[in-house]
Amino acid sequence: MIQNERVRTLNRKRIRQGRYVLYWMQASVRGEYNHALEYAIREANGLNQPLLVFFGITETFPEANERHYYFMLEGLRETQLTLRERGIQLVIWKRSPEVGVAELAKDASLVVVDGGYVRIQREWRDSAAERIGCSLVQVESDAVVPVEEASPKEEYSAATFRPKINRKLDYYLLPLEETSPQVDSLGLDVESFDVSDVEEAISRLDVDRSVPRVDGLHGGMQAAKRRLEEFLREKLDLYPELRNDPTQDYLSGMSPYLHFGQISPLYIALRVRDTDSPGKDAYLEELIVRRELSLNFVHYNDRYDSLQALPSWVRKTLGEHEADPREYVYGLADFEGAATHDPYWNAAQKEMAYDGKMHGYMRMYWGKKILEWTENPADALRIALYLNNKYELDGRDPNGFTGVAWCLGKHDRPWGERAVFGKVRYMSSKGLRRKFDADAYVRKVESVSEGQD
DNA sequence: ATCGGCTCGCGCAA
DNA sequence: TGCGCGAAGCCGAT
Repeated sequence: MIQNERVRTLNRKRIRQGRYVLYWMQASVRGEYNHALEYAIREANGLNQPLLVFFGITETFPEANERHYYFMLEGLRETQLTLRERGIQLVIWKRSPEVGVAELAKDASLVVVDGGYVRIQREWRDSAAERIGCSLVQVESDAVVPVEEASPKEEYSAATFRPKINRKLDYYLLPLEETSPQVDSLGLDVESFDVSDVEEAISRLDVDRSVPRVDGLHGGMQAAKRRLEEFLREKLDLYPELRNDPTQDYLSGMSPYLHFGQISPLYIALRVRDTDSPGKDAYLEELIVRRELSLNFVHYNDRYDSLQALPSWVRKTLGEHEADPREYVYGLADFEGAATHDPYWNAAQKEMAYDGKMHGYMRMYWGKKILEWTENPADALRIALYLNNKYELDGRDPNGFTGVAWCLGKHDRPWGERAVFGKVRYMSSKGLRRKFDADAYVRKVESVSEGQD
């Protein structure tokens, strides 16, 4: 089912007589469970034309490095093969996407695009909408509920957002049927950047090599599905009890795959819903309410990476405590080198640097302590976002921006006033020890990071 | 182990 | 206009 609300036009131009329909794959890099792809196939069939799919690689995506590119290329390679089996050609160009799509659109009847939420993706679509001479249609496949359908405005908290999005689930939690292309596009003669050997492909990209790929964690839908099935089979039942224990591995691990569009959130939601596990409500809360609240934040607040995005009570209270003496003050190098006085914080930083992901519970503690141990909240925000975006495989995701903002009070309520934090919620190492064996977490991270050094 | 207070603002009910 | 309640906590009292 492709609900009409998933589809909207981005310019006022017409469908014209071209040689093919073009699908600009921007955020949903997968050959299955992709509403934009299925919509484009149906349009192409209606025009009796082939469907060409385009993906543009830019070597200068802000804050991206080899770790991210490698994971992305693995997914891209698999997608190309999946599409080929469906008779669809995926063309990859080493060019900025909005330029590449405009070039290929010269011979297109219609261009379809999916869509990411962060600033640069939005700018690319705006730019492409002007450059392209035919109709440009966006189809939402990155959210279970399209952002503007879930809510018409920026939400104050999960509490205000939850009932709004939950009301829409019956309408949106429906499977997506596949359509077969009537006209094969494999014969179209278009050059493409070769990703069949990912190792070799990445060597031909001039990208930041300062952060290495994560050993043993591979991109692509097959890897995502294997991980998901293992989670459903072995972990979902205990998810409500163990998800906040970083010494355990009871999280789904879907966020890197979701970030790169390699698995559909709708597909995950349907797989989870169709179990009878006691953990399913807790998981769907995270996947839908919490994840899509982050899309709401980034979509409606274009200052999502700035202190301006925080509610007024937060800015007021942090301002009043800006001159408070800090017990510890660290700079970026101290944080990045995991060289604070706090073994728990250092372990969290190392986990992220080596594994490309930090346990969800530790992400909160990690961010709260950066706020506590920097000169001012502006420095804290800058440092937290820099490290998150550099080391997390799902860095630069709406979830990351929202998670860091939450540490500074976004989507939260005021709590007892104290130094530095003011009324923003505080977290302590004592709290960690109360909830789980924090020293066991440090040992766990050490054993992994020593193995990789 | 468990509870209440901390403190703001949204949104529903009246 | 009043009122209940909230994404992950902390802390002190019982």
